[in-house]
Amino acid sequence: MANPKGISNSPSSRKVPLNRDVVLSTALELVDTEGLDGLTMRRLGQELERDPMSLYRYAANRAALLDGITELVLNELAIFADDPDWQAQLRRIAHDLRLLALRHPNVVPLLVTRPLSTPLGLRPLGTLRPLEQILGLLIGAGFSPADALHVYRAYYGFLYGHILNELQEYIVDPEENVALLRLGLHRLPVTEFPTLRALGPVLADYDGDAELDQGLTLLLSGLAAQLAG
Amino acid sequence: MANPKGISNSPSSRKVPLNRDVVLSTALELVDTEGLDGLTMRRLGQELERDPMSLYRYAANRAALLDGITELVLNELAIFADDPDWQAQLRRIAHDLRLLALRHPNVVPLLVTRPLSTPLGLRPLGTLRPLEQILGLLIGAGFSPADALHVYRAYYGFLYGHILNELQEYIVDPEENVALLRLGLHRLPVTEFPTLRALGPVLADYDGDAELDQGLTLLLSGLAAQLAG
DNA sequence: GCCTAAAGTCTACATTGTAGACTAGTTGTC
DNA sequence: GACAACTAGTCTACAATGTAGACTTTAGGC
Repeated sequence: MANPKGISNSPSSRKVPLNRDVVLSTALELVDTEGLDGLTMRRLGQELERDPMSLYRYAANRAALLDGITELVLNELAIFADDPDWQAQLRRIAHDLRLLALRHPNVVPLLVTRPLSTPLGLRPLGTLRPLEQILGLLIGAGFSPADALHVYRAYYGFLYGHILNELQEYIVDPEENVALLRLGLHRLPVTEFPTLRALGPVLADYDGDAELDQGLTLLLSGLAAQLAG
Repeated sequence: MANPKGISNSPSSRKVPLNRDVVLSTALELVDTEGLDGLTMRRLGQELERDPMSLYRYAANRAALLDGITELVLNELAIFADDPDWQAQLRRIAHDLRLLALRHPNVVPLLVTRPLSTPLGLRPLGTLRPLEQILGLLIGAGFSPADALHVYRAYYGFLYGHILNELQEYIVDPEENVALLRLGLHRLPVTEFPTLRALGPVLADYDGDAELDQGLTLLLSGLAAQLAG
């Protein structure tokens, strides 16, 4: 938010030269602060002090821009494909991705949704890199390719599921969280939602990190055993 | 006058009387056949032979319409909360939901995405019912409320993750599937994506049902053990 | 027949993505 | 220096969308 209203630009700080990365990062900022709907071509153009049309030099259209954003975010994820301890590595990646998702909650719908409309082979390379690297990691650790794929699927499925789950209960201000939760639950018909209503307090304190970790332990050891036998 | 004016013998079919269910089901059909973007107020109005504006009697706005669709779809899911065999029940539900997702692939983004923008307590009741019922099932099977929530989260997280995973690789025509896959993989830079490219054939025959089932076995038995100890 | 409420329609408008033609600035070539 | 070729950016314009607000039509009850 270096330039909230647009006018604060001194003549010396001439317009930033544009390139794909600048465009995408600004777009990401915009999505982070104003949500997905806040990202319009016009708004982004204004943020960059350009005509909206100039953006089309750096992304074919809005959809491509969204793809670019997901790529950008996934690039923040570091994967060390040569780590011999695959379990530890997968565990670390999972926690990293979780934090990434919490840092960019508005991007998560993109992460989850964009691949649904693009066949695997045609996705932005940046989004395929984690897949490639994790497969490499697993195969490097001794798994057969087919087993590696199997492990990957179980792992990534679980991971994305957890993130979605957690984000559904996530609200920025923890105070407001409890309040909103109570308010919401109170609204539910008692006769039809007794359990849910009773669980209010338990719902309120949710340790996503711990829950993820437990799930991982269960999944990874299970997978290891399954594949050993 | 045997037909005062209501039915001014419009060319083809006389208008169906409107109500929320008709509107929502037609909307769902539209989403199924033409995708999410195909669902516009004007298009839906046309489908129902009404002015688009009349739809606002049955859904406050487009977002509410989407919520209604997710509710409609989730209503197709039967849950027997009094089944003493919780594992079998969860397993069956999972397979049912998977089939549901495959039957309405275009709705899956809604299923996953809508809850992210609505705090739990304010969601359409229909979308909370599965949660309530599964919690009931688990508590009925002897779990403490907190443990039930824990199990539910692991379970639903995994389930949604799997569905997303599978749908990412799902393409209607299996012939085209293989073709597109090959085509796409071939496009990938060899140096950067050796593993992925090599896995082409293995990727192509993916048995989502089996994979889901294995994952469930692992997860459920793991959870049972974890909670017993 | 009149009255009321519900159902449906018409018009109008602000916002959006983006096509297409154009301009200004930079660079390389002779 | 003249000029061509690019590259970056702008301007105008348009079709599509969601939806507000005022209106008209229909159905039932009295």
